[in-house]
Amino acid sequence: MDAVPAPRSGGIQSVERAVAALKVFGEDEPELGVTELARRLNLHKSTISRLMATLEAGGFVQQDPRTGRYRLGLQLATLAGRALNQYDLRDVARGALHSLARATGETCNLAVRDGDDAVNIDQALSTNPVKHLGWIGRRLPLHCSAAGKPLLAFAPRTDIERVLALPLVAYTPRTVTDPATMWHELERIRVDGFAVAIEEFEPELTAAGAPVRDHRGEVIATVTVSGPTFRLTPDRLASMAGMLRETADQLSASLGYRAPSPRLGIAAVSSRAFVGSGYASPSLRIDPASAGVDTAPSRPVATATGRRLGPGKRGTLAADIMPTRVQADDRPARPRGAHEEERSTW
Amino acid sequence: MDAVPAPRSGGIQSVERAVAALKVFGEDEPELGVTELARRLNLHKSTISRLMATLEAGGFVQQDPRTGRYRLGLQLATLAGRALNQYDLRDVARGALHSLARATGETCNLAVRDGDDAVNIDQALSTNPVKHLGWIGRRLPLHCSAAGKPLLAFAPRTDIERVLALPLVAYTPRTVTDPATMWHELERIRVDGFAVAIEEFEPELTAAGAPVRDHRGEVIATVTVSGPTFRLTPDRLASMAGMLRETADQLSASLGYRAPSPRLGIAAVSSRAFVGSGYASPSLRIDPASAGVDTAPSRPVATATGRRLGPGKRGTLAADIMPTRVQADDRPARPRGAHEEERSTW
DNA sequence: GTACGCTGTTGCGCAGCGCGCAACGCATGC
DNA sequence: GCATGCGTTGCGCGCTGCGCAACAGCGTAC
Repeated sequence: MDAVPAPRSGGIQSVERAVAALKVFGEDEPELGVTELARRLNLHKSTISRLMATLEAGGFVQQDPRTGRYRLGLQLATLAGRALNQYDLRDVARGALHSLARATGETCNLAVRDGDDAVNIDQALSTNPVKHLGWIGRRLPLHCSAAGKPLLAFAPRTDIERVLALPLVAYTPRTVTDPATMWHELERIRVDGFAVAIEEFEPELTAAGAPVRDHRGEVIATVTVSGPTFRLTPDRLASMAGMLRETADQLSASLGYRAPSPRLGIAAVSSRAFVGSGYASPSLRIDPASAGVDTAPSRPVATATGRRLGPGKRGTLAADIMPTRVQADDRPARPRGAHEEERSTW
Repeated sequence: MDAVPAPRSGGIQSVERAVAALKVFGEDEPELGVTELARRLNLHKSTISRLMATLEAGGFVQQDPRTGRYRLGLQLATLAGRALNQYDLRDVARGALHSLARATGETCNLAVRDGDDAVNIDQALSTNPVKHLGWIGRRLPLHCSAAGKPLLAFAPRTDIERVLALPLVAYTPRTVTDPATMWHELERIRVDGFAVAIEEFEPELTAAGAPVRDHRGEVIATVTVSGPTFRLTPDRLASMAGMLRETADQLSASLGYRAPSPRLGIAAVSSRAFVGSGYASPSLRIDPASAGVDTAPSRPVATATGRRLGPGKRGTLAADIMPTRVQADDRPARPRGAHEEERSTW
């Protein structure tokens, strides 16, 4: 549980320590003293003291002048804003996300993959009074979240195998930890076009998610709807799944994804499921090359409510939505940092 | 414009460089190469290469595998979530903020002071279609933003003097750069209980802001309404100012602020304006000691629309809103980093 | 009142580590 | 195919960051 200083990795030592120190700050312990940090990082407290002083000068932490303890600083929020800002998908999705939130009455999120986590990059809050913590920046495991499972399901086969070979951490009694079971679950997700996670990561919390594809057909993001389990009953979940997939497909279309023969059978779906390169995260800008033909989009499902979502008539073609820069998104599947548990509430 | 490596400040050199490197990434240039970074920081490119490799391992930056260039990583968003999470004020304010956004139809923000900037820590999006960039984490100058001016106006006199002694950067032709003029403007803000900024920081953008006080009467945050100038006409601004102040006062009340004889004259207001310790940012948790008596709250103003805001019946007393931890918020007024321009869109 | 335990900070001096250098591999463009 | 740009990496010097221990401040226990 404690972050040991890492056994000699090639990086710059003091920067590695700075990063590790920042990551120690969690939701449970937003405020940490020098001694406490030193203990957790197995470093001398003088080292931490100097490190914190430097980070404070940069605005990455703030020191409580009374207690002398440190907490994370708002400069992180400023940089995070710029980091999130890169995802033009957010601009495209915002309208649809809010429409979905309004239609369902539940909180909706947009998530991408970052390393071996899903990370929420935008959200539309529930209109329902039950506040459940904000989530932008929150990291969710790939194997037990509605945001993560679609990202994993449509990843390259080798990547799925790698992830399923890792220990599937059980966060609740309902977390699926058996790789074989998870494999079938992922297959179901590829067929159905959406995922459900009922208290698999957090007790009392249920969510559904559907994949968003770019113009090449690669799954680059997930749209999710989440709320308290008591409110997201199975039938409501089923009806929301339809809206969810409509929203996600509409986003995919905005990104230039042309659905390949939408009425293909399930067999065709399953056989074509593994295409593409994997990581969707680094940038969601469009790579003009290679028009994608991939798995079928969500096959039409009976939308219980029959409601259509908001206008969502945002950008029409990827080319004029996305800025000039050209960006690819395949990168080696390098495990990066363990999954961390926290609830960032914004 | 370029960030020189800083002339020997006591901190850890490589960490300082890491921080500086991260801050170089701006909205205008979200993606930077090693050579470019090296040039800007006056460092050898090998140094930057190693630095970036280390930061990437920590998830603070991502490297584009094709171009080799770097951009900010989502780990920053994760940490930022935790940083923002500390501000319990956000939870208290969220409902009121959304109500205000609904009532005005414009985007509303909640900002606190961080160093010599105001930083947005929460927002409620406009229902109007004109999307104007998201703002959480965005830094705004104290002297030319509706978020910043109230924070400055109610700061300790010495702090105001210090800030006004600094060069007041002109971002637009309408930015007030004369300290004497600004001094009177701040006085007006203390009297009126709200600030207005019409294209003083960004062209085409107008905003109004009102101060939020904690139980001691210290101004710890600003509620702002902002939108395109063409939509925020003077009379609309005037009517919104009333709602704005209602919302801010209501938040102050939620924080335990008891308005001291609200019908005091202007003279009394002005003479009592300088109290308190300054920095409102480190934490907005309640210090149970010392019930504050300070400047008068917004004096009643004719609310043109007469509309009341949403229910806003959140927490009732500070004690049960705020978590257990006790926190003070006075810290030396140390200038920290120049103001940076960017538009974080989330 | 005093002594203790705790906190975070700081001067000192050694040596470990991070830097600059230059060479390398690679992609792009003329 | 050379030229030019990029980002990365092995080497070795010497600066820098570390551990040590002493210090100052605070709250508490006796």
